[in-house]
Amino acid sequence: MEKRERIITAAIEAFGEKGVEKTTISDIVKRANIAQGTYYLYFPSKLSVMPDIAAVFVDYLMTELTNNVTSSSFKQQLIEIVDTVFRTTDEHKKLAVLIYSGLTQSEHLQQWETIYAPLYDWLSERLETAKQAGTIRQTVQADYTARIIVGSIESTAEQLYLYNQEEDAKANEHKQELIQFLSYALGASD
Amino acid sequence: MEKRERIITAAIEAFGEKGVEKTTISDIVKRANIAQGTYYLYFPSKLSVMPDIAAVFVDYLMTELTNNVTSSSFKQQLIEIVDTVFRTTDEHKKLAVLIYSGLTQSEHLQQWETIYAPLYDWLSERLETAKQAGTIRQTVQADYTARIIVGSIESTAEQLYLYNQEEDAKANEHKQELIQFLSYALGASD
Amino acid sequence: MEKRERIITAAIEAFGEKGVEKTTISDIVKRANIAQGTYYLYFPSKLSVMPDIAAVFVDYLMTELTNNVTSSSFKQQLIEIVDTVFRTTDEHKKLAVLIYSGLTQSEHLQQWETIYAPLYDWLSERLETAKQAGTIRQTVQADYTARIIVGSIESTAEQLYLYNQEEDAKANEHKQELIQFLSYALGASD
Amino acid sequence: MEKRERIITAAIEAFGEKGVEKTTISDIVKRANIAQGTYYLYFPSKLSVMPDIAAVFVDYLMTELTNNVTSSSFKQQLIEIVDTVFRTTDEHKKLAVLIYSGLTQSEHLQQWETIYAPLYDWLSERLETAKQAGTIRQTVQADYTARIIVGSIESTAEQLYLYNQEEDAKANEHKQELIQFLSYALGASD
DNA sequence: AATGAATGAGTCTTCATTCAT
DNA sequence: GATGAATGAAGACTCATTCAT
Repeated sequence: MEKRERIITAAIEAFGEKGVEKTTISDIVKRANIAQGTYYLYFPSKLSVMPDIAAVFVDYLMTELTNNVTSSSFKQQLIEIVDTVFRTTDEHKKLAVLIYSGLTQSEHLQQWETIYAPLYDWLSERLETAKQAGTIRQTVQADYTARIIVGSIESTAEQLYLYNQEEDAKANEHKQELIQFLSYALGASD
Repeated sequence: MEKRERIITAAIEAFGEKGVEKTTISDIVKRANIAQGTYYLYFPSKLSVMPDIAAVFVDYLMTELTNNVTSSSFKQQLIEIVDTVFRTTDEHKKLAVLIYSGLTQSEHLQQWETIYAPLYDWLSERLETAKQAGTIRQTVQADYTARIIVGSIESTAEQLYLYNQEEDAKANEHKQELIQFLSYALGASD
Repeated sequence: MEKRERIITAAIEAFGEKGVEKTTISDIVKRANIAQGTYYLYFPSKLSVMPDIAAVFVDYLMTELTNNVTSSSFKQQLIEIVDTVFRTTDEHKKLAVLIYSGLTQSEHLQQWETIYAPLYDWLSERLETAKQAGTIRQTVQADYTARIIVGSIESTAEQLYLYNQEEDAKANEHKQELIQFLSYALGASD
Repeated sequence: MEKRERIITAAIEAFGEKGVEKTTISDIVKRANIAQGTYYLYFPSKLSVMPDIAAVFVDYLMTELTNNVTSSSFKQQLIEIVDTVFRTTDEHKKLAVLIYSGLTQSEHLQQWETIYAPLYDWLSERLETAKQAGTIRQTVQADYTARIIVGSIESTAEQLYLYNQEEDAKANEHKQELIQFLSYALGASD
């Protein structure tokens, strides 16, 4: 479905730039270069693209993680994970937040878990592996911890937006602190 | 400013129940028992109440923390902090999320730091005290760490909503995992 | 553009009956038998129909002038012109005034010249012809004079509204005085 | 009534700058430096200041005419009249038009004659005097002609606004043409 | 499947007017 | 007389959604 893709891409751009509330169907179809009515052949309402957008975002994040998190040392992996999430979140500017608020607004909130499932599963597996390798503490419960880690990284990523450009140094310190924080939290050894 | 208070309270209720997007000025003024035009004597637009709402939320959170975090042991304090934030967030249901998405939507995002400042400062001080007492690791940087902790707790609190009522046990495990996670992250000793 | 025509016609009727200020978009669309939103597909605001209305008015006036001003004697033409403008203005009641005040209110004032251009040009040509025929004074500058004449006739036409019905005789005297006034002004000979 | 004066002055300024429709009572009272409610102690509605404004305008015009039209030659007087009306109209920018449209909108239109009466009477008298002196044609009917002259001058004055600043020369030619036009119309001799 | 003109319910916002102080 | 906070009716304008082509 070429048209469907175009709608999703256009919606991502539009929501990202103007926010969910300010974006109109008209904005989306103009970007997608399709007619107003065509939108409704693929999605029944404005907010019903949200899950697809979120899926695209998570897909992208997963690809990036798979490609960039390659070290054998878990401590090193942690750094790579944080880096990748930060960069990805930064590229999609407001989008991450909007996905969450968009889902909230549309009672698709239950889909949150499903959408993030691949990410949680991937990280969970990594943690299990590290546990078995003895490079993190044995008391870590992989599934819950995966969720806590993702939450920490994302909330920190959002906070980093608030630093203006002259405060790059601060942003970096904040990030290093997060990495150390997570290392200790997991009892990670080299 | 009795009217102003009534508007803020009404807006909190309305946004909390129907979400920001679905709430109309008309909903707010009906609850506040004032005329439509009166709203505009105090706030220039729908979204401009958001910072005031956020301030109320943080005020409330601060009061709760001050009253409930009383232990002398830092490890115990951590448990009390998590408990309090969880409970407070739970009481205000969607509000916490809405504040963030509301601020995002309205270009008041810059105020985020200012609004949360009291909370960050309070936690930062606690961390300093614990550092001096030698009950957490000496490498903790209090200000950044305070932000990371708040982020972790809030993002976890939000995830807990997604468990339905039969999964109380899971929710509790998730919470315990967070507490342990934070303890290790801070290198907290008794 | 059938819809566009209907909007203009409806606006003429509505403005003519209730005045610009008292007329609502809702009044216009009801008369035009279209939906509220349709109006905005053709005109961006209430006042932006004004130039189109004025054009219709001038078109009509031009048709009437072309059909009714047929004498070969210029002095006779003058009478026909005054008669035609008076009658046309009378038929459109308040409209002529409203056009001017409407344009004034809406910063479309600059379009005034453009809209009246056909009328000025037409009269200007007549004056030139008469000059060459030697039936009016040679010092007349056709373009400026055309504007002055139109102004005189219209302002007098407006004043005639103020006579009530018993004062028909007065109205007629006033009109005759205008014709004589213009004749002398132009140095018109038979 | 000092307050009353202040309201009228403020209304003249406000209407002149923003137009009748766009001007709010709030604009007027701010300029007048009085409270919102005070307005209603002096005038029952927004449009009910219009007659007072018109009276001020005509008063001013009369004063100017009385002071500036002093020649003994009627032809010279004509020049002075045109000059004075042009200057006065120019000083009050949009006001002259707004008065008329304002009166139209408010069904005070009948007062038009009354308000302009002093001006018509004054000019009428001048015409009579000139007739008796034999410096204008004997067939002039002073009262109607006074109205026609005022109409011509005012409509021309309004048209002069439409010339932009580089067209000063044209504006002057247009004005000279009007003076000549009126001279001939009246059969004025030196 | 695709179009895009048309729809009209719904919302924000304005502002003349009132009235308790 | 004076105030100005409060009112709420009224209107401009938007935009998700439909449907004839």
